[in-house]
Amino acid sequence: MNNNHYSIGQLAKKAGCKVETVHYYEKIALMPEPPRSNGGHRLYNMSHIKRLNYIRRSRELGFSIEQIRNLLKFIDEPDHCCGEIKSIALLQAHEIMQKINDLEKLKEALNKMITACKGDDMTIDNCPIFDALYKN
Amino acid sequence: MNNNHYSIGQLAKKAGCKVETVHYYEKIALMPEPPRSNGGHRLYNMSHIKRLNYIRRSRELGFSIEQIRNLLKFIDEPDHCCGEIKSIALLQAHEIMQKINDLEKLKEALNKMITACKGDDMTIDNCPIFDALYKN
DNA sequence: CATACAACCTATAGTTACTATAGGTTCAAG
DNA sequence: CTTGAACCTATAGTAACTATAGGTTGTATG
Repeated sequence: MNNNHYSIGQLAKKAGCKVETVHYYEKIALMPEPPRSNGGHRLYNMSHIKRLNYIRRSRELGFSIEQIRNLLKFIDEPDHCCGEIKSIALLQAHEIMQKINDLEKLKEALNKMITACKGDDMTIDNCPIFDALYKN
Repeated sequence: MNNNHYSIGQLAKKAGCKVETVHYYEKIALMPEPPRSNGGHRLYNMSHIKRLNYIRRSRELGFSIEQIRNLLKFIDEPDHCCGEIKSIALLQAHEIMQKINDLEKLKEALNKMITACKGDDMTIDNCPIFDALYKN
C-alpha cells in the first residue's frame, strides 16, 4: 500500500475477488498489464481499482465477459452516448427475464410432479415422478 | 432400423439430441457401451431409447448430470422407494426457486438503473447506469 | 458387383468464467 | 539474515456439451 500503488492481493481484496481472477482478467485483456516492481510483482493504482470494481459490479448484474468488453468502451473511449449503455442494459434485462421465464416453467413442471407423488410407496412402480420421466 | 436395433443416429433423433451427446454420455457412463456391428458401429435397442429419453427429460427439468446419476439408480437397481425420488425432485425444485430469486434481484437492480436513465444524453457523464457501475 | 456418399468411428480441442495446483521467486518484518 | 506470506508462471480442472479432423463402414444405386 506504499505511496499510491497496490499489490495484486490488495487490489483483489478491494474488489472482492481472488488474485487468480485478476490474473485471468489480465490474460483475456479485461484488465491491462500493469507496471511491475524490480522483482516482477504487479503494481496497481487507483484507476485499476475502479476498473476492476466496474467489472465485478457488472458481473454481479449478470453481464457476460463479452458484454463487459463492450461496457469497458465507456471507460476506454470517449464519444459514447448514454443511449448506448442503456441499450446494453436493456438487452441484459431481457435475457434475465427470459431465464426467469424458463425457470418458472421448470418449477411448475416439477411441482406438478411433486404434488402428484405421495412419496410413501415402497416401490417406484406407481411413482408419478418416475412415470413422467421414464414411461413411454 | 433393422429388426429391433438402432444406429446411434436413429437413437439420437428419437431422443432429440445429437450423436456427439450420446458419445459423451457413454464416456461419462450415463449410457452403457452397447453391442457393436462387425464393423464397429454401435447397435442400440428399445431399452437404450427409453434410458436416453429419461436422461434427456431429466436434463430438460434442470437436473445436473450428477443428479441424473442418482435418478438412474431407479432404473438400474431394484429396491428403491418412491420417497427417494420425490426428495431428489424436491431438492431440485428448491434450487430452481433459489435461482429464480437471484435472477429477480438482478432484474430489479437493472430495471432501477434503466428507468433512472433517460438515455438521450450525448455523453455518459451523467448516465445513472454508468454511475452505478463505475463511480466511487 | 462396384462405387459413391452418408453415417459412422476415435481422439482431441474448444466453449464460459473462473478455480486450483505445482514449483519456484520476491518482499517485508523481525 | 532469515523466515514466511505473498507473489510469479504455466498448466489442468470444472459442467455439459459441441466441434473438428482424419479415417472407416454401411447401404443405395447403377
